[in-house]
Amino acid sequence: MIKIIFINILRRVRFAPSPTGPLHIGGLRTALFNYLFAKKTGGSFILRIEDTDKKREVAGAEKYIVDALSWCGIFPDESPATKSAFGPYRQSERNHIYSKEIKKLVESGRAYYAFDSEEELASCRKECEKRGETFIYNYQSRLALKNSLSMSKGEVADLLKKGRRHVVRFLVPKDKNVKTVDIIRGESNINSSLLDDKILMKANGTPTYHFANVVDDHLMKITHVIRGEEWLPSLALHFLLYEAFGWKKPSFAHLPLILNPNGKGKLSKRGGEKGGFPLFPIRWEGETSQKGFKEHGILPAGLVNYLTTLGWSPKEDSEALSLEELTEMFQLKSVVSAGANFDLEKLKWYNHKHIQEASNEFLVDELQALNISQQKIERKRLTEAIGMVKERADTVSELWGLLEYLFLDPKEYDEKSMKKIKKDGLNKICSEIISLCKNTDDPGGFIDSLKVWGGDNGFSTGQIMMTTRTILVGGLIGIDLQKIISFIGLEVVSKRTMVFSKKAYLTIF
RNA sequence: GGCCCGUUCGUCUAUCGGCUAGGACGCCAGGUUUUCAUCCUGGUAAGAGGGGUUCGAUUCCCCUACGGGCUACCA
Repeated sequence: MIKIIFINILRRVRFAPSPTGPLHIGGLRTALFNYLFAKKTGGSFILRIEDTDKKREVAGAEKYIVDALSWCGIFPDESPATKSAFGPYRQSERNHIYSKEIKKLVESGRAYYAFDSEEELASCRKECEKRGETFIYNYQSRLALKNSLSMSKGEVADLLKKGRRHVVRFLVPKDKNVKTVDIIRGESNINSSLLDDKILMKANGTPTYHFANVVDDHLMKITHVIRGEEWLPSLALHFLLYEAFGWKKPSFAHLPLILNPNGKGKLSKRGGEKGGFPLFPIRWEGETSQKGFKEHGILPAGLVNYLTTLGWSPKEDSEALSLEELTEMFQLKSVVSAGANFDLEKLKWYNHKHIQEASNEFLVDELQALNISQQKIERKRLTEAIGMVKERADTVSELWGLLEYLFLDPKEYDEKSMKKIKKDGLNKICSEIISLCKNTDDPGGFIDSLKVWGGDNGFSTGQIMMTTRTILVGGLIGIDLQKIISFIGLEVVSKRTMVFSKKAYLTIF
Protein backbone atom coordinates (compact mmCIF):
# COMPACT_ATOMS: atom_id res chain seq x y z
CA MET A 1 0.00 0.00 0.00
CA ILE A 2 1.33 3.33 -0.98
CA LYS A 3 1.09 6.09 1.48
CA ILE A 4 1.00 9.58 0.16
CA ILE A 5 2.85 11.95 2.35
CA PHE A 6 1.98 15.57 2.05
CA ILE A 7 4.87 17.82 2.62
CA ASN A 8 3.32 20.98 3.80
CA ILE A 9 5.32 24.04 3.09
CA LEU A 10 4.59 26.14 6.09
CA ARG A 11 2.44 29.05 5.11
CA ARG A 12 3.58 32.51 5.99
CA VAL A 13 1.12 35.31 5.39
CA ARG A 14 1.14 38.92 6.37
CA PHE A 15 -1.32 41.64 7.12
CA ALA A 16 0.33 44.90 6.20
CA PRO A 17 -1.72 47.94 7.14
CA SER A 18 -0.55 51.45 6.97
CA PRO A 19 -1.02 53.33 10.26
CA THR A 20 -2.94 56.22 8.76
CA GLY A 21 -5.95 55.89 11.03
CA PRO A 22 -8.09 53.34 12.80
CA LEU A 23 -8.35 49.95 11.16
CA HIS A 24 -11.71 49.73 9.41
CA ILE A 25 -13.68 46.54 9.00
CA GLY A 26 -12.53 46.07 5.41
CA GLY A 27 -8.98 45.90 6.67
CA LEU A 28 -10.08 43.72 9.53
CA ARG A 29 -11.59 41.23 7.12
CA THR A 30 -8.37 41.13 5.12
CA ALA A 31 -6.48 40.41 8.35
CA LEU A 32 -9.05 37.79 9.26
CA PHE A 33 -8.80 35.92 5.95
CA ASN A 34 -5.01 35.95 6.21
CA TYR A 35 -5.24 34.62 9.73
CA LEU A 36 -7.75 31.88 8.89
CA PHE A 37 -5.70 30.77 5.93
CA ALA A 38 -2.45 30.59 7.89
CA LYS A 39 -3.88 28.98 11.00
CA LYS A 40 -5.73 26.28 9.15
CA THR A 41 -2.40 24.62 8.48
CA GLY A 42 -0.45 25.89 11.43
CA GLY A 43 1.31 28.59 9.44
CA SER A 44 2.37 32.03 10.59
CA PHE A 45 0.39 35.22 10.57
CA ILE A 46 2.61 38.26 10.46
CA LEU A 47 1.73 41.86 11.19
CA ARG A 48 3.88 44.29 9.27
CA ILE A 49 3.42 48.01 9.61
CA GLU A 50 3.74 49.86 6.32
CA ASP A 51 4.69 53.27 7.58
CA THR A 52 6.83 54.49 4.73
CA ASP A 53 4.80 57.65 4.36
CA LYS A 54 5.47 59.52 7.56
CA LYS A 55 3.34 62.45 6.44
CA ARG A 56 0.21 60.38 6.59
CA GLU A 57 0.97 58.53 9.76
CA VAL A 58 -1.49 59.04 12.58
CA ALA A 59 -0.45 58.77 16.21
CA GLY A 60 -1.97 55.79 17.95
CA ALA A 61 -2.96 54.02 14.76
CA GLU A 62 -0.47 51.19 15.14
CA LYS A 63 -1.57 50.53 18.68
CA TYR A 64 -5.17 50.62 17.56
CA ILE A 65 -4.49 47.99 14.90
CA VAL A 66 -2.94 45.66 17.46
CA ASP A 67 -5.73 46.29 19.97
CA ALA A 68 -8.48 45.80 17.41
CA LEU A 69 -6.99 42.54 16.21
CA SER A 70 -6.58 41.19 19.69
CA TRP A 71 -10.16 42.18 20.56
CA CYS A 72 -11.13 39.87 17.71
CA GLY A 73 -8.92 37.13 19.02
CA ILE A 74 -6.29 37.55 16.34
CA PHE A 75 -2.77 37.51 17.69
CA PRO A 76 0.09 37.79 15.21
CA ASP A 77 2.90 35.27 15.40
CA GLU A 78 5.30 37.99 14.34
CA SER A 79 4.80 41.71 14.72
CA PRO A 80 6.76 44.85 15.61
CA ALA A 81 6.91 43.44 19.12
CA THR A 82 8.78 40.36 17.89
CA LYS A 83 12.52 40.03 17.65
CA SER A 84 13.47 37.71 14.83
CA ALA A 85 15.75 37.44 11.83
CA PHE A 86 12.81 38.54 9.67
CA GLY A 87 12.40 41.82 11.50
CA PRO A 88 12.17 44.67 11.99
CA TYR A 89 8.47 44.66 11.17
CA ARG A 90 8.04 48.37 10.65
CA GLN A 91 9.04 49.49 7.20
CA SER A 92 10.35 52.76 8.53
CA GLU A 93 13.00 50.73 10.36
CA ARG A 94 14.07 48.83 7.27
CA ASN A 95 15.49 51.60 5.16
CA HIS A 96 18.99 50.14 5.09
CA ILE A 97 17.48 47.06 3.48
CA TYR A 98 15.68 48.98 0.76
CA SER A 99 18.79 51.03 -0.05
CA LYS A 100 20.74 47.85 -0.47
CA GLU A 101 18.11 46.21 -2.65
CA ILE A 102 17.53 49.20 -4.89
CA LYS A 103 21.23 49.26 -5.73
CA LYS A 104 20.93 45.76 -7.15
CA LEU A 105 18.19 46.87 -9.46
CA VAL A 106 20.03 50.00 -10.62
CA GLU A 107 23.21 48.04 -11.20
CA SER A 108 21.43 45.40 -13.22
CA GLY A 109 19.81 48.12 -15.31
CA ARG A 110 16.28 47.30 -14.16
CA ALA A 111 15.86 50.63 -12.41
CA TYR A 112 17.09 54.13 -13.17
CA TYR A 113 17.43 57.58 -11.70
CA ALA A 114 14.92 60.25 -12.58
CA PHE A 115 15.34 63.93 -11.83
CA ASP A 116 11.99 65.33 -12.92
CA SER A 117 10.32 67.51 -10.32
CA GLU A 118 6.79 66.83 -9.17
CA GLU A 119 5.69 70.07 -10.79
CA GLU A 120 7.17 69.07 -14.14
CA LEU A 121 5.38 65.76 -14.01
CA ALA A 122 2.15 67.40 -13.00
CA SER A 123 2.28 69.65 -16.02
CA CYS A 124 3.03 66.68 -18.27
CA ARG A 125 -0.10 65.02 -16.94
CA LYS A 126 -2.12 68.13 -17.48
CA GLU A 127 -0.98 68.51 -21.05
CA CYS A 128 -1.78 64.94 -21.86
CA GLU A 129 -5.16 65.33 -20.27
CA LYS A 130 -5.86 68.31 -22.52
CA ARG A 131 -5.25 66.11 -25.51
CA GLY A 132 -7.48 63.45 -24.01
CA GLU A 133 -4.56 61.15 -23.36
CA THR A 134 -3.14 59.57 -20.24
CA PHE A 135 0.40 60.40 -19.28
CA ILE A 136 2.47 57.30 -18.71
CA TYR A 137 6.09 57.44 -17.67
CA ASN A 138 7.29 54.61 -19.90
CA TYR A 139 9.18 53.72 -23.03
CA GLN A 140 7.27 56.34 -24.96
CA SER A 141 7.97 59.29 -22.72
CA ARG A 142 11.00 58.47 -20.65
CA LEU A 143 13.57 59.63 -23.19
CA ALA A 144 11.96 63.05 -23.30
CA LEU A 145 12.24 63.42 -19.55
CA LYS A 146 15.12 63.95 -17.19
CA ASN A 147 16.57 60.63 -16.16
CA SER A 148 19.61 58.44 -16.40
CA LEU A 149 18.31 56.90 -19.59
CA SER A 150 17.93 60.17 -21.45
CA MET A 151 21.00 61.89 -20.05
CA SER A 152 24.66 61.14 -20.50
CA LYS A 153 26.52 59.17 -17.87
CA GLY A 154 28.63 62.17 -17.01
CA GLU A 155 25.62 64.39 -16.54
CA VAL A 156 23.95 61.89 -14.28
CA ALA A 157 27.04 61.34 -12.21
CA ASP A 158 27.40 65.07 -11.85
CA LEU A 159 23.83 65.57 -10.67
CA LEU A 160 24.13 62.74 -8.21
CA LYS A 161 27.38 64.14 -6.91
CA LYS A 162 25.76 67.52 -6.40
CA GLY A 163 23.04 65.83 -4.40
CA ARG A 164 20.28 66.73 -6.84
CA ARG A 165 16.91 65.44 -5.68
CA HIS A 166 15.98 62.32 -7.57
CA VAL A 167 13.84 59.23 -7.44
CA VAL A 168 14.54 55.71 -8.63
CA ARG A 169 12.13 54.34 -11.18
CA PHE A 170 11.51 50.82 -12.33
CA LEU A 171 12.35 50.18 -15.95
CA VAL A 172 9.29 48.45 -17.30
CA PRO A 173 10.10 46.36 -20.36
CA LYS A 174 8.31 47.34 -23.55
CA ASP A 175 5.57 45.21 -25.04
CA LYS A 176 5.93 42.21 -22.84
CA ASN A 177 2.96 40.04 -22.01
CA VAL A 178 2.71 39.64 -18.27
CA LYS A 179 0.69 36.65 -17.21
CA THR A 180 -0.56 37.11 -13.68
CA VAL A 181 -2.12 34.47 -11.51
CA ASP A 182 -4.54 35.02 -8.68
CA ILE A 183 -5.92 32.27 -6.47
CA ILE A 184 -9.43 33.72 -6.50
CA ARG A 185 -9.58 35.13 -10.02
CA GLY A 186 -7.33 32.87 -12.03
CA GLU A 187 -5.05 33.98 -14.85
CA SER A 188 -4.93 37.33 -16.54
CA ASN A 189 -2.72 38.85 -19.21
CA ILE A 190 -1.52 42.41 -19.27
CA ASN A 191 0.77 44.07 -21.76
CA SER A 192 3.67 45.79 -20.01
CA SER A 193 3.44 48.79 -22.30
CA LEU A 194 0.35 49.84 -20.37
CA LEU A 195 2.30 50.00 -17.12
CA ASP A 196 4.32 52.96 -16.03
CA ASP A 197 7.81 53.15 -14.67
CA LYS A 198 6.68 53.33 -11.09
CA ILE A 199 8.77 55.14 -8.57
CA LEU A 200 10.50 52.65 -6.32
CA MET A 201 12.47 55.04 -4.13
CA LYS A 202 11.16 58.49 -3.39
CA ALA A 203 13.34 61.58 -3.36
CA ASN A 204 13.46 61.50 0.42
CA GLY A 205 15.14 58.11 0.26
CA THR A 206 12.17 56.07 1.41
CA PRO A 207 10.60 53.34 -0.67
CA THR A 208 7.13 53.36 -2.17
CA TYR A 209 4.60 50.67 -1.38
CA HIS A 210 5.37 48.65 -4.48
CA PHE A 211 9.05 48.35 -3.73
CA ALA A 212 8.97 47.90 0.03
CA ASN A 213 6.17 45.42 -0.29
CA VAL A 214 7.92 43.17 -2.74
CA VAL A 215 11.24 43.35 -0.92
CA ASP A 216 9.69 42.62 2.45
CA ASP A 217 7.46 39.83 1.25
CA HIS A 218 10.49 38.16 -0.27
CA LEU A 219 12.79 38.70 2.69
CA MET A 220 10.14 37.68 5.19
CA LYS A 221 9.52 34.54 3.15
CA ILE A 222 5.85 35.29 2.66
CA THR A 223 4.24 32.40 0.77
CA HIS A 224 0.79 33.91 0.13
CA VAL A 225 -0.09 37.53 -0.36
CA ILE A 226 -3.75 38.01 0.55
CA ARG A 227 -4.83 41.60 0.16
CA GLY A 228 -7.67 43.81 -1.04
CA GLU A 229 -8.85 44.01 -4.61
CA GLU A 230 -7.56 47.57 -4.92
CA TRP A 231 -4.12 46.04 -5.52
CA LEU A 232 -5.14 44.02 -8.52
CA PRO A 233 -4.07 46.66 -11.05
CA SER A 234 -0.57 46.62 -9.53
CA LEU A 235 -0.18 42.88 -9.70
CA ALA A 236 1.55 42.86 -13.09
CA LEU A 237 4.03 45.45 -11.85
CA HIS A 238 4.74 43.33 -8.80
CA PHE A 239 5.25 40.27 -10.98
CA LEU A 240 7.80 42.19 -13.05
CA LEU A 241 9.53 43.36 -9.91
CA TYR A 242 9.95 39.80 -8.65
CA GLU A 243 11.26 38.80 -12.04
CA ALA A 244 13.70 41.71 -12.14
CA PHE A 245 15.12 40.55 -8.83
CA GLY A 246 15.09 36.94 -9.93
CA TRP A 247 12.99 36.07 -6.90
CA LYS A 248 10.41 33.36 -6.54
CA LYS A 249 6.95 34.89 -6.41
CA PRO A 250 4.52 34.19 -3.61
CA SER A 251 0.95 33.20 -4.48
CA PHE A 252 -1.52 36.04 -4.65
CA ALA A 253 -5.16 36.34 -3.68
CA HIS A 254 -7.12 39.55 -4.07
CA LEU A 255 -10.15 39.83 -1.83
CA PRO A 256 -13.36 41.49 -3.02
CA LEU A 257 -14.30 44.78 -1.44
CA ILE A 258 -16.97 45.37 1.16
CA LEU A 259 -19.60 47.69 -0.29
CA ASN A 260 -22.11 50.07 1.23
CA PRO A 261 -25.48 48.53 2.21
CA ASN A 262 -27.22 50.01 -0.82
CA GLY A 263 -24.57 48.48 -3.06
CA LYS A 264 -23.29 51.80 -4.27
CA GLY A 265 -19.60 52.29 -3.70
CA LYS A 266 -17.15 50.72 -1.33
CA LEU A 267 -17.94 50.89 2.34
CA SER A 268 -17.60 54.48 3.43
CA LYS A 269 -18.10 56.67 6.44
CA ARG A 270 -21.21 58.07 4.82
CA GLY A 271 -22.54 54.60 4.16
CA GLY A 272 -21.98 53.69 7.78
CA GLU A 273 -23.75 56.78 9.03
CA LYS A 274 -26.69 56.17 6.74
CA GLY A 275 -26.95 52.57 7.84
CA GLY A 276 -26.44 53.40 11.49
CA PHE A 277 -23.33 51.36 12.07
CA PRO A 278 -19.68 52.14 12.73
CA LEU A 279 -16.75 51.35 10.47
CA PHE A 280 -14.32 50.36 13.18
CA PRO A 281 -14.13 47.39 15.51
CA ILE A 282 -13.48 49.30 18.72
CA ARG A 283 -13.55 52.89 19.86
CA TRP A 284 -11.07 55.20 18.21
CA GLU A 285 -9.74 58.14 20.14
CA GLY A 286 -8.15 60.41 17.61
CA GLU A 287 -8.97 63.98 16.76
CA THR A 288 -12.51 62.80 17.09
CA SER A 289 -13.75 59.96 19.22
CA GLN A 290 -15.58 57.35 17.23
CA LYS A 291 -17.52 54.39 18.47
CA GLY A 292 -16.75 50.93 17.19
CA PHE A 293 -18.82 47.79 16.89
CA LYS A 294 -17.81 46.91 20.42
CA GLU A 295 -19.50 50.05 21.70
CA HIS A 296 -22.58 49.15 19.70
CA GLY A 297 -22.78 45.93 21.64
CA ILE A 298 -21.40 43.63 18.98
CA LEU A 299 -19.34 40.72 20.27
CA PRO A 300 -16.00 40.05 18.59
CA ALA A 301 -17.16 36.52 17.81
CA GLY A 302 -20.25 37.92 16.08
CA LEU A 303 -18.28 40.42 14.03
CA VAL A 304 -15.68 37.84 13.06
CA ASN A 305 -18.35 35.34 12.09
CA TYR A 306 -20.23 37.87 10.00
CA LEU A 307 -17.17 39.32 8.30
CA THR A 308 -16.07 35.85 7.27
CA THR A 309 -19.34 35.26 5.46
CA LEU A 310 -18.77 38.38 3.40
CA GLY A 311 -17.19 36.78 0.37
CA TRP A 312 -17.01 33.27 1.68
CA SER A 313 -19.40 30.63 2.96
CA PRO A 314 -18.84 27.32 4.70
CA LYS A 315 -19.52 24.21 2.65
CA GLU A 316 -22.07 22.84 5.06
CA ASP A 317 -24.91 24.85 6.45
CA SER A 318 -24.10 26.00 9.90
CA GLU A 319 -25.12 28.73 12.23
CA ALA A 320 -22.85 30.53 14.66
CA LEU A 321 -19.22 29.60 14.22
CA SER A 322 -16.29 30.48 16.42
CA LEU A 323 -12.94 31.67 15.12
CA GLU A 324 -11.59 28.14 15.69
CA GLU A 325 -14.41 26.52 13.75
CA LEU A 326 -14.06 29.04 10.94
CA THR A 327 -10.35 28.34 10.79
CA GLU A 328 -11.10 24.67 10.39
CA MET A 329 -13.52 25.25 7.51
CA PHE A 330 -11.93 28.15 5.67
CA GLN A 331 -10.95 27.73 2.02
CA LEU A 332 -9.20 30.59 0.30
CA LYS A 333 -9.99 29.12 -3.11
CA SER A 334 -13.72 29.39 -2.50
CA VAL A 335 -13.68 33.09 -1.70
CA VAL A 336 -16.00 34.80 -4.18
CA SER A 337 -14.79 37.46 -6.57
CA ALA A 338 -17.66 39.94 -6.39
CA GLY A 339 -17.95 42.69 -3.80
CA ALA A 340 -20.35 42.19 -0.89
CA ASN A 341 -22.83 44.65 0.55
CA PHE A 342 -22.64 45.22 4.25
CA ASP A 343 -25.86 44.17 6.00
CA LEU A 344 -26.37 45.25 9.60
CA GLU A 345 -29.37 42.95 10.09
CA LYS A 346 -27.38 39.88 9.32
CA LEU A 347 -24.53 40.98 11.57
CA LYS A 348 -27.08 41.39 14.37
CA TRP A 349 -28.41 37.92 13.73
CA TYR A 350 -24.94 36.41 14.01
CA ASN A 351 -24.38 38.47 17.11
CA HIS A 352 -27.63 37.20 18.59
CA LYS A 353 -26.44 33.65 18.06
CA HIS A 354 -23.10 34.36 19.68
CA ILE A 355 -24.76 36.04 22.65
CA GLN A 356 -26.69 32.81 23.25
CA GLU A 357 -23.46 30.88 23.27
CA ALA A 358 -21.62 33.32 25.48
CA SER A 359 -21.54 32.74 29.23
CA ASN A 360 -23.53 35.06 31.46
CA GLU A 361 -20.35 35.95 33.29
CA PHE A 362 -18.76 37.09 30.06
CA LEU A 363 -21.82 39.12 29.12
CA VAL A 364 -21.77 40.90 32.48
CA ASP A 365 -18.22 42.01 31.78
CA GLU A 366 -19.13 43.15 28.30
CA LEU A 367 -22.20 45.02 29.53
CA GLN A 368 -20.32 46.73 32.32
CA ALA A 369 -17.53 47.68 29.92
CA LEU A 370 -20.10 49.59 27.91
CA ASN A 371 -21.03 51.66 30.94
CA ILE A 372 -24.63 51.80 29.89
CA SER A 373 -26.15 51.79 33.33
CA GLN A 374 -24.77 53.78 36.22
CA GLN A 375 -26.65 51.54 38.62
CA LYS A 376 -24.56 49.67 41.10
CA ILE A 377 -25.92 46.20 41.01
CA GLU A 378 -24.57 43.16 42.71
CA ARG A 379 -22.68 41.14 40.12
CA LYS A 380 -24.35 37.88 41.02
CA ARG A 381 -27.82 39.35 40.57
CA LEU A 382 -26.90 40.97 37.28
CA THR A 383 -25.46 37.72 35.98
CA GLU A 384 -28.66 35.91 36.85
CA ALA A 385 -30.77 38.59 35.19
CA ILE A 386 -28.72 38.45 32.02
CA GLY A 387 -29.26 34.71 31.89
CA MET A 388 -33.01 35.32 31.96
CA VAL A 389 -33.15 37.89 29.18
CA LYS A 390 -30.25 37.22 26.83
CA GLU A 391 -32.29 35.13 24.41
CA ARG A 392 -34.08 38.34 23.48
CA ALA A 393 -30.95 40.36 22.75
CA ASP A 394 -29.23 41.06 19.44
CA THR A 395 -26.59 43.27 20.99
CA VAL A 396 -24.97 43.56 24.40
CA SER A 397 -26.05 47.17 24.63
CA GLU A 398 -29.73 46.32 24.58
CA LEU A 399 -29.30 43.88 27.47
CA TRP A 400 -29.78 46.57 30.07
CA GLY A 401 -33.02 47.77 28.53
CA LEU A 402 -34.27 44.20 28.58
CA LEU A 403 -33.59 43.63 32.26
CA GLU A 404 -33.92 47.11 33.70
CA TYR A 405 -37.28 46.39 35.33
CA LEU A 406 -35.73 43.61 37.34
CA PHE A 407 -33.84 46.25 39.32
CA LEU A 408 -35.63 49.57 38.88
CA ASP A 409 -39.22 50.56 39.51
CA PRO A 410 -41.09 51.70 36.42
CA LYS A 411 -40.66 55.41 35.83
CA GLU A 412 -43.85 55.57 33.84
CA TYR A 413 -46.59 53.30 32.58
CA ASP A 414 -46.95 52.62 28.90
CA GLU A 415 -50.07 54.32 27.59
CA LYS A 416 -51.18 51.55 25.28
CA SER A 417 -50.85 49.03 28.07
CA MET A 418 -52.84 51.23 30.41
CA LYS A 419 -55.64 51.43 27.88
CA LYS A 420 -55.83 47.66 27.76
CA ILE A 421 -56.29 47.35 31.49
CA LYS A 422 -59.86 47.49 32.70
CA LYS A 423 -60.42 50.28 35.18
CA ASP A 424 -63.15 48.43 37.00
CA GLY A 425 -61.81 46.61 40.00
CA LEU A 426 -58.29 47.88 39.52
CA ASN A 427 -58.32 49.08 43.07
CA LYS A 428 -59.37 45.67 44.28
CA ILE A 429 -56.58 43.91 42.38
CA CYS A 430 -53.98 46.26 43.79
CA SER A 431 -55.21 45.71 47.33
CA GLU A 432 -55.17 42.00 46.83
CA ILE A 433 -51.58 42.03 45.53
CA ILE A 434 -50.46 44.07 48.51
CA SER A 435 -52.21 41.86 51.01
CA LEU A 436 -50.97 38.73 49.28
CA CYS A 437 -47.44 40.07 49.59
CA LYS A 438 -47.95 40.58 53.28
CA ASN A 439 -49.40 37.16 53.91
CA THR A 440 -47.03 34.95 51.94
CA ASP A 441 -43.40 34.06 52.40
CA ASP A 442 -42.98 32.16 49.18
CA PRO A 443 -43.12 34.16 45.96
CA GLY A 444 -43.10 30.92 43.94
CA GLY A 445 -46.86 30.40 43.83
CA PHE A 446 -47.77 34.05 43.80
CA ILE A 447 -49.28 34.20 40.35
CA ASP A 448 -51.26 31.03 40.89
CA SER A 449 -52.73 32.38 44.12
CA LEU A 450 -53.58 35.64 42.42
CA LYS A 451 -55.29 33.83 39.55
CA VAL A 452 -57.36 31.78 41.97
CA TRP A 453 -58.39 34.91 43.81
CA GLY A 454 -59.21 36.56 40.51
CA GLY A 455 -61.41 33.63 39.52
CA ASP A 456 -63.33 33.87 42.78
CA ASN A 457 -63.82 37.59 42.37
CA GLY A 458 -64.84 37.79 38.76
CA PHE A 459 -61.57 38.83 37.17
CA SER A 460 -60.32 37.12 34.04
CA THR A 461 -56.87 35.64 34.07
CA GLY A 462 -55.96 38.03 31.29
CA GLN A 463 -56.93 41.00 33.33
CA ILE A 464 -55.01 39.80 36.35
CA MET A 465 -51.90 39.12 34.30
CA MET A 466 -51.96 42.33 32.29
CA THR A 467 -52.54 44.45 35.35
CA THR A 468 -49.83 42.82 37.39
CA ARG A 469 -47.37 43.05 34.52
CA THR A 470 -48.04 46.72 33.98
CA ILE A 471 -47.61 47.41 37.67
CA LEU A 472 -44.28 45.61 37.84
CA VAL A 473 -42.78 46.31 34.45
CA GLY A 474 -44.50 49.48 33.31
CA GLY A 475 -45.91 47.94 30.16
CA LEU A 476 -46.94 44.74 28.43
CA ILE A 477 -43.46 43.52 27.71
CA GLY A 478 -40.87 41.29 29.29
CA ILE A 479 -40.17 37.83 30.54
CA ASP A 480 -42.47 35.41 32.35
CA LEU A 481 -44.35 37.20 35.11
CA GLN A 482 -43.82 34.57 37.77
CA LYS A 483 -40.08 34.67 37.08
CA ILE A 484 -40.08 38.43 37.52
CA ILE A 485 -41.86 38.17 40.85
CA SER A 486 -39.55 35.47 42.12
CA PHE A 487 -36.56 37.54 41.09
CA ILE A 488 -37.57 40.90 42.52
CA GLY A 489 -39.23 39.53 45.65
CA LEU A 490 -42.54 40.26 47.32
CA GLU A 491 -41.39 43.39 49.04
CA VAL A 492 -40.67 45.07 45.74
CA VAL A 493 -43.92 43.75 44.30
CA SER A 494 -45.82 45.34 47.12
CA LYS A 495 -43.95 48.60 46.84
CA ARG A 496 -44.46 48.88 43.08
CA THR A 497 -48.15 48.14 43.52
CA MET A 498 -48.59 50.91 46.05
CA VAL A 499 -46.82 53.39 43.81
CA PHE A 500 -48.93 52.26 40.89
CA SER A 501 -52.25 52.55 42.64
CA LYS A 502 -51.47 56.09 43.68
CA LYS A 503 -49.96 57.25 40.40
CA ALA A 504 -52.36 55.48 38.15
CA TYR A 505 -55.46 56.87 39.79
CA LEU A 506 -54.15 60.35 40.13
CA THR A 507 -52.61 60.87 36.77
CA ILE A 508 -53.96 58.45 34.28
CA PHE A 509 -57.54 57.70 35.14
C1' G B 1 -10.84 59.16 -20.71
C1' G B 2 -7.44 54.65 -20.34
C1' C B 3 -6.59 49.95 -17.92
C1' C B 4 -8.28 46.05 -14.65
C1' C B 5 -12.09 43.34 -11.92
C1' G B 6 -17.03 42.01 -11.25
C1' U B 7 -22.76 40.98 -12.22
C1' U B 8 -27.66 34.29 -9.12
C1' C B 9 -33.92 36.11 -4.65
C1' G B 10 -34.04 43.06 -1.39
C1' U B 11 -29.08 41.20 1.11
C1' C B 12 -25.02 37.23 1.99
C1' U B 13 -24.37 32.94 -0.81
C1' A B 14 -24.70 27.25 -3.18
C1' U B 15 -24.37 25.44 -8.12
C1' C B 16 -18.05 23.73 -10.82
C1' G B 17 -23.01 21.70 -18.80
C1' G B 18 -28.72 18.28 -17.09
C1' C B 19 -32.34 23.07 -12.53
C1' U B 20 -38.75 21.58 -10.26
C1' A B 21 -31.95 27.03 -9.28
C1' G B 22 -30.62 25.05 -2.72
C1' G B 23 -29.54 27.49 2.14
C1' A B 24 -29.20 31.86 5.41
C1' C B 25 -30.76 37.11 6.80
C1' G B 26 -34.97 40.23 6.01
C1' C B 27 -40.11 40.35 5.10
C1' C B 28 -45.18 37.94 5.40
C1' A B 29 -48.48 34.13 7.60
C1' G B 30 -49.45 30.38 11.29
C1' G B 31 -48.12 27.88 16.01
C1' U B 32 -45.95 28.28 21.14
C1' U B 33 -45.83 32.12 25.12
C1' U B 34 -53.00 34.63 28.46
C1' U B 35 -47.75 40.27 27.39
C1' C B 36 -43.62 41.50 24.23
C1' A B 37 -39.70 38.98 22.36
C1' U B 38 -37.27 34.31 21.69
C1' C B 39 -38.33 29.69 19.49
C1' C B 40 -40.82 26.30 15.81
C1' U B 41 -43.46 25.58 10.98
C1' G B 42 -44.70 27.42 6.30
C1' G B 43 -44.61 31.19 2.44
C1' U B 44 -42.43 35.25 -0.67
C1' A B 45 -38.47 36.19 -3.98
C1' A B 46 -33.11 35.43 -8.36
C1' G B 47 -28.65 33.74 -12.58
C1' A B 48 -28.31 42.12 -16.18
C1' G B 49 -29.44 42.16 -21.77
C1' G B 50 -28.09 40.28 -26.60
C1' G B 51 -25.39 36.94 -29.55
C1' G B 52 -22.67 32.42 -30.14
C1' U B 53 -20.64 26.98 -28.74
C1' U B 54 -23.68 22.61 -27.43
C1' C B 55 -28.55 17.53 -27.77
C1' G B 56 -28.78 20.88 -23.56
C1' A B 57 -26.54 26.66 -20.84
C1' U B 58 -26.88 30.21 -14.57
C1' U B 59 -22.45 27.44 -15.63
C1' C B 60 -17.94 28.03 -21.54
C1' C B 61 -16.82 32.28 -25.38
C1' C B 62 -17.93 37.32 -27.44
C1' C B 63 -20.48 42.07 -27.36
C1' U B 64 -23.43 45.66 -24.71
C1' A B 65 -25.22 47.68 -20.20
C1' C B 66 -24.49 48.50 -15.22
C1' G B 67 -21.41 48.45 -10.76
C1' G B 68 -16.60 48.71 -8.56
C1' G B 69 -11.25 49.47 -8.38
C1' C B 70 -6.72 51.68 -10.18
C1' U B 71 -4.72 55.62 -12.96
C1' A B 72 0.42 60.01 -6.70
C1' C B 73 7.53 60.97 -4.91
C1' C B 74 -0.52 57.44 -0.59
C1' A B 75 -0.94 52.83 0.83
